[in-house]
Amino acid sequence: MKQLEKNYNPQEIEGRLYEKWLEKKYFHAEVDRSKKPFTIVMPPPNITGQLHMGHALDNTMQDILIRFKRMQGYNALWQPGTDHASIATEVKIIDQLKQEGIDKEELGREEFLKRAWEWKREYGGRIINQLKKIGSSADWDRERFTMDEGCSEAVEEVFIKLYEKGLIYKGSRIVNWCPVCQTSISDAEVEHEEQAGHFWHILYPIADETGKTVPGKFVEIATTRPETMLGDTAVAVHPEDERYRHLIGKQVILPLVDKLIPVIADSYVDKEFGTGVVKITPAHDPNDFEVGKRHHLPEINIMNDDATINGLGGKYAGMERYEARKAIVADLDALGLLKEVEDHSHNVGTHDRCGTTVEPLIKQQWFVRMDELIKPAVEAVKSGEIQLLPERMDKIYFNWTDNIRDWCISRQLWWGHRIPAYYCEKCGEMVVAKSADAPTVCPKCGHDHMKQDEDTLDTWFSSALWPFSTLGWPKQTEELSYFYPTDVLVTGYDIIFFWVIRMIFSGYEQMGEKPFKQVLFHGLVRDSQGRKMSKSLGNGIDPLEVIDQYGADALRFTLITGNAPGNDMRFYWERVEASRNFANKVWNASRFILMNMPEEGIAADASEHLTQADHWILSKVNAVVKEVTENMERFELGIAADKIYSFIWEEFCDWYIEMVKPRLYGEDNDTKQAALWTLKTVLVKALKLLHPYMPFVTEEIFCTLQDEEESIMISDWPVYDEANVYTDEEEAMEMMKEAVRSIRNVRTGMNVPPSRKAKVYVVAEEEAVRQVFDRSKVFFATLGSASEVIVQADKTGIPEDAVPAVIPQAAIYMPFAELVDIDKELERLRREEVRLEKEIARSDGMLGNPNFVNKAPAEKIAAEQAKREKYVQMMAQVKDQLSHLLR
RNA sequence: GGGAUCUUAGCUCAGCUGGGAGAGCAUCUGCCUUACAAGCAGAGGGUCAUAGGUUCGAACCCUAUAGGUCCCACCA
Repeated sequence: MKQLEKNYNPQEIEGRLYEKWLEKKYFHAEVDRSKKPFTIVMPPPNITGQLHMGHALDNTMQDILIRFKRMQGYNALWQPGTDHASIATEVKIIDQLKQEGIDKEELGREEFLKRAWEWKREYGGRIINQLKKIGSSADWDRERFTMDEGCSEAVEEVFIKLYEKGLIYKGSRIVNWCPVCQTSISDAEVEHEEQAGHFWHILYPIADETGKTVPGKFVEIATTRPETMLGDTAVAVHPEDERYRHLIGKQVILPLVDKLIPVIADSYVDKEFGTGVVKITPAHDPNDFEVGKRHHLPEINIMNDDATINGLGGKYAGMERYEARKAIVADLDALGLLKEVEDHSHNVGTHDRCGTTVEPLIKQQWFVRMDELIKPAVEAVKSGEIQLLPERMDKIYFNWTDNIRDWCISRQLWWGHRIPAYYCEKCGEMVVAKSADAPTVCPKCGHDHMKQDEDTLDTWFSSALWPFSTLGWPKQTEELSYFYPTDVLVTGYDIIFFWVIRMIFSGYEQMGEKPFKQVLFHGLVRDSQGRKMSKSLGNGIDPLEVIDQYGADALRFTLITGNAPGNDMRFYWERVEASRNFANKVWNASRFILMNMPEEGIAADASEHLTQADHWILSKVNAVVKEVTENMERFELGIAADKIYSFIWEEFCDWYIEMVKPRLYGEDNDTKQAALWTLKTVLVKALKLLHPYMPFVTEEIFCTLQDEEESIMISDWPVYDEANVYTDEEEAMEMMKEAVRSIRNVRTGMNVPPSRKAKVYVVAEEEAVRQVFDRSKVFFATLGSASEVIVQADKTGIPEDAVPAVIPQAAIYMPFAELVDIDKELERLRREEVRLEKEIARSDGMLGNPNFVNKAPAEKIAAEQAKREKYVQMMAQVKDQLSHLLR
């Protein structure tokens, strides 16, 4: 018989077992039509990424599900890969170049991309290796990359299809511009943050018909961004605002610029807010842009791409935007046109990646038209075709889809999928085509210089295709038809807009079918104070460090327990320690069982000699199998884990193993065999249930325990079996546990050390109860620190001074009154008396309430009556004992 | 401005469709009982945020209030 090491040492076993799994190709799934598929696509981590707690949680959940389904007999595919992460990577490369004193533009696009690919080769696999550390059983043979050949082909295919359907268009629109990253970004990438600012009240002089100022006549405008006035092309009031009605159609003079601009009426203006007059800057504000379109106003872009004022800004040209703001305010003040400066806090859009305040700018960009595309995605969630879990995510989802705007997909970056549009350098004709069919000659004018669009696509454009591009689309592969749609997507709620929604509409548009059936959202892992883990705060905890110290199993278990689905959780080292202790417990319990296994092994079937304790634990584990399976099927991973934990630790270790020890050490081989058989049977089931959560310890133990099976991860998931339901034995053992507890209670109450054994008398009128005690004598004495157990129908022969313990079915006496503190025992009994009185009163209250008796379900009433009866019985015993002691 | 979510033991959190408040950690008391001191056996500790309502019965459902967290949003 192989044995386990004395000490549980996760560091030693984890690497070794993972290697074995890889070698045996257990993670690999092939199309096999005889089996049902179960598929999860892994959210592709960025190649720039380092494993953080979010990844650890995300991947642990997926691994649990995939291991569970694999054991259930599904053909389980966990499809992994990485994301090229355009901005993040590009920034990294630029930094790297900077350190070498190289400028990106000077280096040129081609060389830059070479560097990026090099970088990818060098570091792109790092996070994958880290994912392996936590035990992820993804099919690494199928690892993909958003910019690999197939995924790139998918991107072009989708782009062209959408373009041809008119769903992708190029247009001059106001976009969110990041002046630091020098690229446009989508709405989803803008984070709004409340900032303290000012409201500058500026006076715009009113002009008469000849365009001259009228002395003393002004309109007062309140703005938070005075610098944009350089690009004002109108002033707007509400059409029904009596105060300003007379101004509509007139002109005002734009200060500093000295230009006449019209006063227009537009219901966009809120009469109540500010002064009721709004300056309109179509080129630098999305609302003003709309107003400008309605009124055919000119759009004057006054900024360069780095947010400095451009040549149209007159004397302010070249100034950085905030510098210009200061100068403009000062100049207005000098002219007497600054009426007031008010404190004002408002929301500013910032780039989620770098925190820079976003500058709305008009740019030629590519957009995906969303209004039609989004429809099936909305319908899918509405009808339940796709289920979001927890359910409340629906609202967040609909909030976004209901207010959806066209998706700006072009980025002024080099690292990414280049937009497959080509322009004739002579006539400007545009051709959209796959790179394989890139036009060399202009179809319109025949000129032979065609230039590809400089922009690349939003990173999320390729991730949106991930569920099918990874399975081979646009090729109609076997994989695609077999594994698609995937089953469940596991991801954080923070990327619902970026990713989840986009995968859903892309799935319907390209595949005509949903990309997954369910989406399981999890929350964020925060630090122990509830703060987001972040680099800048330095409060991040490295999962790899946790694994080094406590093992991957402990980390996994920690991340999955003590938290409701979709909620954020706090990370505590204490909890990891507790999880490690659990792994250690499992280890030691298994070690104990192995130590007792005879060299020649045990009988294959010991059912003939099973005791009621054996039946009890078999019945228990059977029930746990049922519950855990059900919980896991509902994705209640934390609840399932709790159940496995308490079953193993409390029922199996603290009770069953202790019950069985006398038999293991005894002479009777039959009962010993039965005990060993039960121990092994129950342990194996429990290990299987635990395996998805703690893959490493369970595997190590499983392989040691039974040489014939090669891995627990490909063993069969335990199945609930009616034949293993032993209701009577369960009841009997519950009674025995209560009896043991009551004895222990009395003993600790009287400070009796466990080493001091005492005789135990059990008095029960019922024959059946006596039989249970008789049959349980083997362990009852051990657990109750008894020197001898005597079961009888009455109190004959029990010493006068025996101390009683109480359970509903029997009275228990221990004759060692001379050793104990009678006062303490009296006190305990009186407390018990009070407690029982309360319970009986509570029952009487309920049962005496005609409303309850008439309206509550019959079973509830019966249950209540049974409880009352039990308490009354116990009360009688307590009273009896009290009078006995007091005599 | 709209919405979500939370408020339960000293701490962190569970508590599924409403039927007697749970876990882990921490605390206290005993135990080195030959699997485990990373352990064993016990104990204490909660007007389930507040106020109403529905119900025979509410931590759970409804309404309001207070506080916290988060998301969304074109009041310049």
